[in-house]
Amino acid sequence: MNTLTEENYLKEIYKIAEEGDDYITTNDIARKINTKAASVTDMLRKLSAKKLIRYKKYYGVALTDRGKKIALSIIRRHRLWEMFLVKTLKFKWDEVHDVAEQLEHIRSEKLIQHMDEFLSFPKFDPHGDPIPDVNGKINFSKEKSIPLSEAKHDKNCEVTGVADHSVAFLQLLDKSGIAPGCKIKIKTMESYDKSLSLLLNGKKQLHISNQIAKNILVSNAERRNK
Amino acid sequence: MNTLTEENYLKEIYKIAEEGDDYITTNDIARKINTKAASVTDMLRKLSAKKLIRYKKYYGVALTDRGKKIALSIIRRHRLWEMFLVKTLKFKWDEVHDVAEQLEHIRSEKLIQHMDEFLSFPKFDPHGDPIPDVNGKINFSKEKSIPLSEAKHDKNCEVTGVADHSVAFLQLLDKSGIAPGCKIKIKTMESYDKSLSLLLNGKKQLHISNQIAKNILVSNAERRNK
DNA sequence: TAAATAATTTAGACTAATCTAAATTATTTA
DNA sequence: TAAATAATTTAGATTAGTCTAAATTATTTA
Repeated sequence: MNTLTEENYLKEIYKIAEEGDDYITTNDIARKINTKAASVTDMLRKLSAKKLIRYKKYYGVALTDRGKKIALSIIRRHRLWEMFLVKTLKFKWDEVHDVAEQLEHIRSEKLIQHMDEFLSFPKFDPHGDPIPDVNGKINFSKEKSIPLSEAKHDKNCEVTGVADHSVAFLQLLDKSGIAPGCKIKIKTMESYDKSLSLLLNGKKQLHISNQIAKNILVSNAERRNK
Repeated sequence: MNTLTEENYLKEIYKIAEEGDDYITTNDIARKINTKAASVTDMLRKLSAKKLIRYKKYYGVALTDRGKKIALSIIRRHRLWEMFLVKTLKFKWDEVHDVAEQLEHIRSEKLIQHMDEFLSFPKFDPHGDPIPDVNGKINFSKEKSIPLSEAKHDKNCEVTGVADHSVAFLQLLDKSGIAPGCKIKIKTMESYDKSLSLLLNGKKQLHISNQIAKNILVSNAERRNK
């Protein structure tokens, strides 16, 4: 059985690894966990002793299969709770993170199983991120999604998720009416700043900056030629 | 802000006080929290410094108003979660305690507010215990309930709750089909061991020991003459 | 490639919560 | 009411997680 803190470390290590880095540094983790490098080192030695990570001093860290499985089960719990908060308790998608961060550590297999069933086995959370199954497998990924900033013009595409999960960004999208499931068609692009004029769900006119477009992920969209 | 452990102490002190003891001893608490008396003493000094309890060495302990308010908010959270687990996630009433024990410490006003609303503001939890309102007030108590063992014969009464919350007892009731809301009529009492023959919901014949009857609480029942 | 800088680890300390064993206080009982 | 017993508190230690400051290792740059 792992402590709440150990669970958080495993989860964050997984998430950093997911961003592409093949070896993960002490400082990366310290930044994510919001703690000091020295504390991270201590925890890495502990997780290593438990064989949940492979750790080489001064070099870096990677999850073992056991560690990865635990990380995925925490992410599963987190994303199911987010889904519950948004769908059942009518939270807005920018309000769920901190609560889900607490709820993900509740220990009860049955709770998560029943929750999954109650929510009709959702495949994605409110931000469009895939929910791992009971075995920790991610069956539907955002792989085929691309940033809206790179999508072809004059062709409808569907919002599948976001690349930035910050409250500020989510609130902005919420205000504009953009959420996973929405249909977007790019009308024009201002070549000077790469900002986009859009049609949202076939009716609403919108203009968004390139920075925003880069953080909206869409599918059913061909990549525009460079 | 109080730690999870502090919350548990406050909650247990409240529950012991509720059982009628006007002053609460270190050993009472140690038994409830499942810890050693020395640890309790440490915590009492801490809670006293925070003015959440009144504590006199070698004498005993009582909650202050602030302490009581916190205890009641934890009990509110616990009972709302139990309700959610039973009503929404289809847990049996003997399965909810341990999970609710964890969930009660999740910090989010909004979560509890929305949960309360989602459950249509229940007044009682699945065991028939009253759920304190947002202000920590208990509006409907089990005051008028009496043990089934003391109820008048040949007169329908309604199960309002239980006096024993142990898993064993709840499972036994579940097996017999007894739950809050059931109608019970006492047919006969075996004078030798005070066991009772009952009619459950007007149809099912049952025979239960005095020990069981003492732990089933019922209302709309006159007390039998001694 | 050697010096400067950055990243990481170690050493030692702190807090919260717990424990055991010893000391103290309260209560019971003979 | 004095001795015996029970309850409680104190003293001192332990564990998990964290921290700062110093030492060590890696990387960059001149």
